[in-house]
Amino acid sequence: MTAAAQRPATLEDVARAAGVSRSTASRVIAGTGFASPAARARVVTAADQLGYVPNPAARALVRGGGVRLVVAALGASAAVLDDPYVDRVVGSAARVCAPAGVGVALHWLALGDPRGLDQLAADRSVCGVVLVNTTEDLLAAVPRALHGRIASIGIGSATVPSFDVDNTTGAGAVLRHLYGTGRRRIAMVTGPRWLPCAQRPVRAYRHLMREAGLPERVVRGDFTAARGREAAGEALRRWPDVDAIYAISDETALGVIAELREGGVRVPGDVAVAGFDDIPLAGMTAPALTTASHPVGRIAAAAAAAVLAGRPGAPVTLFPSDLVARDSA
Amino acid sequence: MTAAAQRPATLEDVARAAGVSRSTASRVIAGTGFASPAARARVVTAADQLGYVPNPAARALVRGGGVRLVVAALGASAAVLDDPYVDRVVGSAARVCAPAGVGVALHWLALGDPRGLDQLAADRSVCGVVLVNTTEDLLAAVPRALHGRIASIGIGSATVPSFDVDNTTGAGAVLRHLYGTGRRRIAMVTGPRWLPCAQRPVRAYRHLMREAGLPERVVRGDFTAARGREAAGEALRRWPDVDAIYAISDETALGVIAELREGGVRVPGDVAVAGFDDIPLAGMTAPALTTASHPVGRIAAAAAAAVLAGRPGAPVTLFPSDLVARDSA
DNA sequence: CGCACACCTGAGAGCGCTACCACCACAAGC
DNA sequence: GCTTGTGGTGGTAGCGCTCTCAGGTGTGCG
Repeated sequence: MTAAAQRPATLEDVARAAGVSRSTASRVIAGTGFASPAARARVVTAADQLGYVPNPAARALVRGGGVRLVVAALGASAAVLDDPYVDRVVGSAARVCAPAGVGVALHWLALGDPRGLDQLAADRSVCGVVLVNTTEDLLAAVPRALHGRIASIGIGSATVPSFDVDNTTGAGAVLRHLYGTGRRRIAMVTGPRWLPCAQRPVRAYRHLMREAGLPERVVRGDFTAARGREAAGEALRRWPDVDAIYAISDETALGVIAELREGGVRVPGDVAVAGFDDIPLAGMTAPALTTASHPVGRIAAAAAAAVLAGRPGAPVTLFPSDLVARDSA
Repeated sequence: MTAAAQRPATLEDVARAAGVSRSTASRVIAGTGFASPAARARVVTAADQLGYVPNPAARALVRGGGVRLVVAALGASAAVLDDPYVDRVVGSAARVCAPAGVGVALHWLALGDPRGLDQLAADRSVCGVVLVNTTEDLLAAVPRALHGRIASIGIGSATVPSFDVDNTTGAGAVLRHLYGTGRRRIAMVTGPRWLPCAQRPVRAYRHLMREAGLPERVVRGDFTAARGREAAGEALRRWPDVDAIYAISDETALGVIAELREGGVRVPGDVAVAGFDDIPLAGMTAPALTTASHPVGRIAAAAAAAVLAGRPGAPVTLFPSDLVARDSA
């Protein structure tokens, strides 16, 4: 009958309708403790008829658990809040949290403000925190009260488990592909300096270049396409003989390509360009972008699930990144 | 001193520390009712010292308000949950809700299941609902209990306020641009048939074509780039003389361009292509995409804010869409 | 002086739920 | 018979907060 009750039904209503006590009804609904098959059936049908939905707020109040999982994004300015990457993390977290009756909130952590996490730790409605754009400073400022219910997308620490793409091997695969197709003067457009997880591919790049005896050529970027354009110009000016550019993100790579082609440089004829992320559009551009996959959604979901479960799990969980060779390199 | 208390402070703790009753402390914290300046000051400093943060769950329990705003996305399959558009809506809603201590949850509504909204209505932890991908069926199934705390991104009804981009004028601007640059055989790649808000630009297209005495050429799409490719092939087969393709989304447009160029068709030389949304990458592709802006974030934020405020507001709020003329058309 | 009318305060109920504990059956074992 | 379970049940105490209500104080006015 799904009575769309004017005033939502409470557990009390269900218990009365089923002819049992509130305790028994609670046990059946929560699936904890004993209940005879007969009682169970009566409670279930009563709940169904009344359209009963438990109130997570009340449940959280007594159980002590929170009702919100906070995605805490660090950033130099509120601009991070417009970041589509952050949106994807929030969306993925929301998918994971919804079945548990847990909502997701987005919280901006100013770059130099260690008190932000204290506030989150003191908020009893917060069941856990997922850190985005994590820095060492931030990890050091994680209050003890958050241990066991915090995870980081990016770098982690002894107390904060880390979930990230394996961009060391991802970068390796891309760079080896570049090398394998004859490129020898490979430049890299990096992410912002303050973001540690953006340093990993840079380290991989430097390591591989050194190993292969190739020159290291680094231009600072920031994940955006606009910065990619500028970086491409800069790279061309500083190293006119560059024959490949590896960008930290697909957006950046697309910016690089746009700038290159506008300057009459052929891609991949003169300069090969590779990105990272494998965004849906990567296969649709001209030339189709060579890149490596970055399962943002799965990473965020795993981090959220770990926080929700309350068990720290492995200190570091790396998600594989696969080379997607298309036309741009 | 921001004591990062092991066990978060409660209002009781604050009251004791300030030497007042729980009632007075509550009044000061909630900013409601009378309180002498002296008492107020003592409570405020005590709360500060203890790092007190009110518990939204407890507050919601007694006040009757919810702790979650639900973004309810309708879709033919769970695939909608991977939709980056939905992610953006969730992210924007999260930004708006966070200051109020409200979390955001994502809820998938199966296409033929009217009970989904009943469940949401009965859930006391839900303070409001933002509908995405709204259909007439869905609007008809909105339970009375949700009136006043539900909004729709897309089409609305007498009881459900609507927030959307003004894609009638957006489409108009794009089509007029196409016409103004000499195109006369303009095809359109639409969105899925079951999505009413995707019909608006189609209606605008048909209206304008009829008005200008031009043939109506419609191919069904679904917002994705992959479908854009197929649609382009189909359009070319059915109308070899087509000289412009207007796509429902930038992604689709990019798919169209990819297919066209692969088939040796020059863009915009032979066929002009225009999209809709003005995604960040639109200016970076080759050729740079002509499109119209679509302020998804602002729309979602407005819808969430309206729901949060609890006042229905204007029945329809349209956000302007501006033509962004680049190279593809 | 008494009374109204501010302003301010604390006791206490209760939001919906779970957890603990006491209790009741009935079965099996000494 | 008395224990000792084992499965099932209801009573009841809160979780942290808000809000009503009954009381305080102090002023101004008849």
